[in-house]
Amino acid sequence: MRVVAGKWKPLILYFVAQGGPTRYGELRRAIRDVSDKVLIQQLKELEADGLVKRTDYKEVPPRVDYSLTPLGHSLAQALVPLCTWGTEHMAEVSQVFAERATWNTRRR
Amino acid sequence: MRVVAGKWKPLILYFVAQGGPTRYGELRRAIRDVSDKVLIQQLKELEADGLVKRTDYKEVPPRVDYSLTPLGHSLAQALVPLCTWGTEHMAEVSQVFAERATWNTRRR
DNA sequence: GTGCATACTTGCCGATAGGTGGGTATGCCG
DNA sequence: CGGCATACCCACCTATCGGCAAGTATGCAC
Repeated sequence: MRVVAGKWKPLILYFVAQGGPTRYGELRRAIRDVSDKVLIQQLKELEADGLVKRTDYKEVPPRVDYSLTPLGHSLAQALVPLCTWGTEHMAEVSQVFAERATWNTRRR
Repeated sequence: MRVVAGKWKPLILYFVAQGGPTRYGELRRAIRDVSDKVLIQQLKELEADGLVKRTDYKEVPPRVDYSLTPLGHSLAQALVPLCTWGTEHMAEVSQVFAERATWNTRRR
């Protein structure tokens, strides 16, 4: 739980798992709502936790890409059922969220 | 992710899944580090999300128990692989955490 | 010289998550 | 009468999380 704690980490894992080694800029574009700071920060955490590997090609302009370590792959696997669950029950869950949202806006 | 977002929710799900209908006090004792406020709050959220069912026996002294809904059960199932992953890779992961902890305490 | 692209870094700031310490109602037990 | 047990509720406080804006180093193209 701690390891996937972070608003965008599951998404990062997902994209890197899908696309193989992924450049920083690709991630930025893929996950449009994330800010630079947070994306980098979460990448560093994932790296520190041994889930992704950062490869710096030492070129100019800078080129860096991120890939999954074996550990990262296994985590991605373990997340699949949860992702499936989310997709399957999207309807029921998002309905509840919608209700809660209207309730909140009416209340505040 | 949103639905399991909460420091203790996976644990709650786990205990309720294991033990069937569980009284509030049992949970409190099972998850010793949680505070009343947060436990109740997370239970209410799980209930609002349709994952657990609250049964109030209207007795005095109060008796209430919590059980999983079908949706809750399916979520619990989807969490199993993740839990397994955690158990299997506990060693590698907690080692990283340990290192980070000493690093932090030395730095601050 | 000016601008552009890349992959970051830094400072500030508001929202929120979770913890603490109190309080509630009810009935039984001594 | 005082104390205990249960399942909560409330006010307050702090740490952290994540977003925004601006800045950095380097080389190339114009």
